[in-house]
Amino acid sequence: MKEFLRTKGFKMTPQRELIFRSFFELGEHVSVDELYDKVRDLDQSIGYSTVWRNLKLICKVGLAEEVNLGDGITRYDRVTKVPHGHLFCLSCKKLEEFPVEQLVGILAQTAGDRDFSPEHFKIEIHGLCNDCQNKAIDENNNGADDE
Amino acid sequence: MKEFLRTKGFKMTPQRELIFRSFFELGEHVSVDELYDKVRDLDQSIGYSTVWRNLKLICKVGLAEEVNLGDGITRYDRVTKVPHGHLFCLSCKKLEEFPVEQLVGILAQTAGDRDFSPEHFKIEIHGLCNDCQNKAIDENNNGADDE
DNA sequence: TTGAAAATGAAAGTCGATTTCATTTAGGCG
DNA sequence: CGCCTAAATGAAATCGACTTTCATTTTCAA
Ligand SMILES: [Mn+2]
Ligand SMILES: [Mn+2]
Ligand SMILES: [Zn+2]
Ligand SMILES: [Zn+2]
Repeated sequence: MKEFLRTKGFKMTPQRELIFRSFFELGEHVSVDELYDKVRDLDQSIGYSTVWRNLKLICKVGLAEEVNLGDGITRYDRVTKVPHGHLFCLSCKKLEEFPVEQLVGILAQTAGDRDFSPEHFKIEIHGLCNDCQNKAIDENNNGADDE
Repeated sequence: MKEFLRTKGFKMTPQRELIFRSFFELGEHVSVDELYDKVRDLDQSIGYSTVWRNLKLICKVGLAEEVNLGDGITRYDRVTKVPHGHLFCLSCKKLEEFPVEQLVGILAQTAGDRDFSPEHFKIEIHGLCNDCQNKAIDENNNGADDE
């Protein structure tokens, strides 16, 4: 990793090392705050902006990309070989992934037909995860139940 | 329209009337600022927050919905009978729509398989529109051309 | 070893979205 | 008609996630 960064003209620092490592340990869909919290547990002295800048760097060198789901929080997602879509629970904010090869094929076609040069496909299903559906049902059975 | 709102418990005001009318005249993908500018041309005295609140109201009563493309600007899109996806030009921010019946079918299947209750599908192609592709080519033929 | 370039941390700034609050207005009711 | 209350309005303040600034420290190639 140190070598990898150096060849791209970036330096390694203890903060950077800790931030990179923590990011990959956290896994998918990491927000700045989540990563900041984790990093803070390990080194009280690291600043928020350093975490933020390193997350940007991870993107710049192609190891992650920003995901914007419209809830005001930018998440950082490790780049994967195969493209994927997101199931986003509007209630608990849980994110699941699903394969989209077939869909991307269709979309590429659509773009081609319109002389549009696609850079990135965004395929999302917003709704309620199973847990939150059940939670909603439970609440109905207890809450302001009439007659 | 006045009746329509009244039955839902909202009042009609001159500001509201002007804002609603202007919104539907502007057409698709209207931002608060765009609508505010248009409304301002017709009535200097209307405040930004009134425009914003009425845009929210238009959504609440089901005549439009928010579209978030990740560029930091919320746009308001008239609801249409058939679902559509968006082609979003990263350079000039132009938006085009395309039909997504087939894709939505596949996505509904995906959601069903995972016990996820879909509320809304988001299908976007981000990239460069034809104009911006050509602009990029032009710049290459002039700019820092070597040899 | 050393010096230029890069990185860091704290604080300030940005900017769209949202809320607060004092005031005005709509419209149902008698 | 007036009256009264809930709703609406406009200005200004606030929010909150991000982004930048700036003084200082650190890395690392030469
Ligand atoms: Mn993902
Ligand atoms: Mn649209
Ligand atoms: Zn959930
Ligand atoms: Zn364009």
